[in-house]
Amino acid sequence: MENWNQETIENFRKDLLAWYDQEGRAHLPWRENTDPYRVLVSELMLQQTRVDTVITYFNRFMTALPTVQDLANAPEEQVLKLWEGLGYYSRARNLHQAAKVVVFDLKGAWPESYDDLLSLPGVGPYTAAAVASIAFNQAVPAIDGNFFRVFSRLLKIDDDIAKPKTRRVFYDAVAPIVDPKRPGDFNQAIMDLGTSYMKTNDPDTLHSPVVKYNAAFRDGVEDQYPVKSKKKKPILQRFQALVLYNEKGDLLYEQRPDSGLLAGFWTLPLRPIDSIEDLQGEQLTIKAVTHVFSHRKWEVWPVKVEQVEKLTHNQRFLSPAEQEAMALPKLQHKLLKNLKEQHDVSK
DNA sequence: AATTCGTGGAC
DNA sequence: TGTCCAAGAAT
Repeated sequence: MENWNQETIENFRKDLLAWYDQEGRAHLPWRENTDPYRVLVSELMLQQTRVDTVITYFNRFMTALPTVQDLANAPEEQVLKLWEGLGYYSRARNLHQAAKVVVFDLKGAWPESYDDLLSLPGVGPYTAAAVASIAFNQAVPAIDGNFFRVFSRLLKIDDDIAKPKTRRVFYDAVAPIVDPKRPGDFNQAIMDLGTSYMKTNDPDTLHSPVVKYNAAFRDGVEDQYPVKSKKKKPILQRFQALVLYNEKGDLLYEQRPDSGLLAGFWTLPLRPIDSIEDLQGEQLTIKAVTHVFSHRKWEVWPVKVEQVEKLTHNQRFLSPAEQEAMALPKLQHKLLKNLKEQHDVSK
């Protein structure tokens, strides 16, 4: 691992921020100002999610709920509807809870330190540092995937970035490098660098504004960084999805448990099966509806049924208007599309 | 510490 | 089609 002296650190800050001021992504909507609410919303949305995907969601969210008071007073259904399709829905519920803490518990007084921000729901080490540095000018490194990638190459840090304890190694190495005068810009400059010249695949390190500080590039081993162990591939699970309309043409839905995958969302009733042989009812499609989550791959077979037992407390018939008004997970949208196509074919 | 939590894009 | 990934947090 490289160890920079004070002069190198100061030169690095200067070169990095000069580039950021010229070529940074100043146009990103959440960089319009440093209102902590805007920063928090953007950071929660950006967790494990691409910038291009977030932009539309962010603008729509801020138009609907422009202040932390608006969010704190909003019904959860509205928050989830605004989040629909973005995934990792606990982020939306945590953001909602965080807004309630700020508005109702803290009377609108934002926590400004890293440690205090860390206590908000949905705010972990990265997000706390991002908000503290961007909105409150605290000099802490916001260690995300970009940060790991950029500094693993610059400093030749060999620790596996998939391991939790590696965060401390990077923190210790880079905390002295963060610019105390412009910590928020420093962190955001690292992100911009990590998605441009120092991106994951096919980087253009030679033309990077900080190429002369890049030890891995200097030694011709850039492709070895960052060190990252691989994750396991999704496990296949099969289900049959019960399709039942009532006399009004409303469709039977079932609410999922309040914890686990797609917690609390409404979908067609899903029943696990071992194989297609186990389908009970009229098979509606030749091909299954498949959906891949981060750790599960679902194969879902829609099956028309004549009735169900007496409706359980978590089952309801929903009209098209009701379905449209509520937040539905991507899987359910795929199932609806599939049903519509079957209907159109049979006509 | 290792798993669990969505989705869409790139290759 | 499969694989990996992209501004992580909670458990």
